[in-house]
Amino acid sequence: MIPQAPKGTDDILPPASEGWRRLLRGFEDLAVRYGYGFTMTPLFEATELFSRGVGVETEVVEKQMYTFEDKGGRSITLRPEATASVVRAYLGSGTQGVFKGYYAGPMFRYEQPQSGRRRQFYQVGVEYLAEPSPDADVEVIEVGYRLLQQAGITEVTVRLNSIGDPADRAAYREALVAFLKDRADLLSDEARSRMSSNPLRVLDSKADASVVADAPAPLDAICEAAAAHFAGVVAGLQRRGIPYEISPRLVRGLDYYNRTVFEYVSAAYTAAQEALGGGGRYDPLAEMLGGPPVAAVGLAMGVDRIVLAMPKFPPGGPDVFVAVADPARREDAIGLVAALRDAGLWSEMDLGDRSLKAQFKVAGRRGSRLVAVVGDEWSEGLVTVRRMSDGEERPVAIEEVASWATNR
RNA sequence: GUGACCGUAGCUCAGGUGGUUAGAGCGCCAGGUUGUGGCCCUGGAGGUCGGGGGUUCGAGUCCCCUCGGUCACCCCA
Repeated sequence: MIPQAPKGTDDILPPASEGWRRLLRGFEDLAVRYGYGFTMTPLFEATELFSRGVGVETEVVEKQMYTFEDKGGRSITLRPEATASVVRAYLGSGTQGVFKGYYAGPMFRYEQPQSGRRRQFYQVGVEYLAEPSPDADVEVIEVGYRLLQQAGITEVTVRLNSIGDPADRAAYREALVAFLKDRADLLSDEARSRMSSNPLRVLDSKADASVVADAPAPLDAICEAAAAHFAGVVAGLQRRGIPYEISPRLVRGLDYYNRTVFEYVSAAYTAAQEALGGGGRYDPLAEMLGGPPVAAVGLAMGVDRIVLAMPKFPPGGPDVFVAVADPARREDAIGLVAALRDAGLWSEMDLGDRSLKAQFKVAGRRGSRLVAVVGDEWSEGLVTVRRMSDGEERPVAIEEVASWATNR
């Protein structure tokens, strides 16, 4: 039997990979224009980074990590997300002050695969470090919004909430636990067990939605400073014309968040895993990792989901397909293809020994715009060029094929 | 981790109650056209019926296990 790709992983091949290519390219251009620098961190990290940074009580750390021991006896984990790594790298690099970085790459989470949820999945994201201004939150949210726009995804809205500062969360947590305790018999088993470990998570549980509907909201319990920050974010989004809706029940599954949390949804994408991206402010993270306090805000976009939601792109084709009419001219044809490529054109030929007819079939299937036939007329310095859309043909001087093709 | 459905050629699928050499369409390759695609015609290649075990004289078809897929829960990008 041929080995299969591991469960929950995907091979991304052409022509389907075209959407991925465009999205990744578009993201790089976008991030660079907003001033974020290319950032790469390891795909695997010491397990401790995630247990401390992401939080031991979170689902991600509790049961979704790919963790193994390496040959040196170290506990290693394939990264389930990139933010902790970027902050670790920042703290360890001696970098001072503001840092803006973007990243793109695969993440790993041991989960049951379904639509929009894979064991290896791709994220692109930005992190804006050492900038406490709510305008940094706004800029980060804007980057994600623009990415979705330029990917052709319509009806995008930003769901927005504030979960306050750590002290607010502690107080709120008590109030929420009290509320949940009164209704414990109505809750699902998971919700009950989560009451002690991570009660905020009960808020966005689908099974407990009706019970939680009139629970106190984090937004009502935040301190003055956090409320002012939130107001600043809202005002900024309005100024930037980014559509948002305040979602009092929105919380994030990772422990490091404070204040602003957000996610992107689109009416054009309606799988159960509906968030196309998400993020928030995570001022506590640097200290959780043992560093000095560093204000921070960032986002991660789910590339797999975005590609699912994107319009499909018709595959492109070669500008000039070179066909060999006389096998003795094969080397000349190879030379012509190389010359066309040097001239910046997409040029191909069939390297097998197929008949001219078969070569035309291949050319047609590949979506070639023009086919240049290398045959007897080569000795007169000519090739026959056929326009595939209407079949019109004409002789063209060999050295003029490139310029001729560029203008047609 | 839980549940439902599913797994036959490269792709989409047929294969009543188990019974001779497992089929179709599309795709692929070649030819019909001695230098030409998209339409048409002819021919061809291609399958350990996801894998393993069991029941049976006989299993693609029944049973068990396993791997994988899809969707949902959970959770998240």
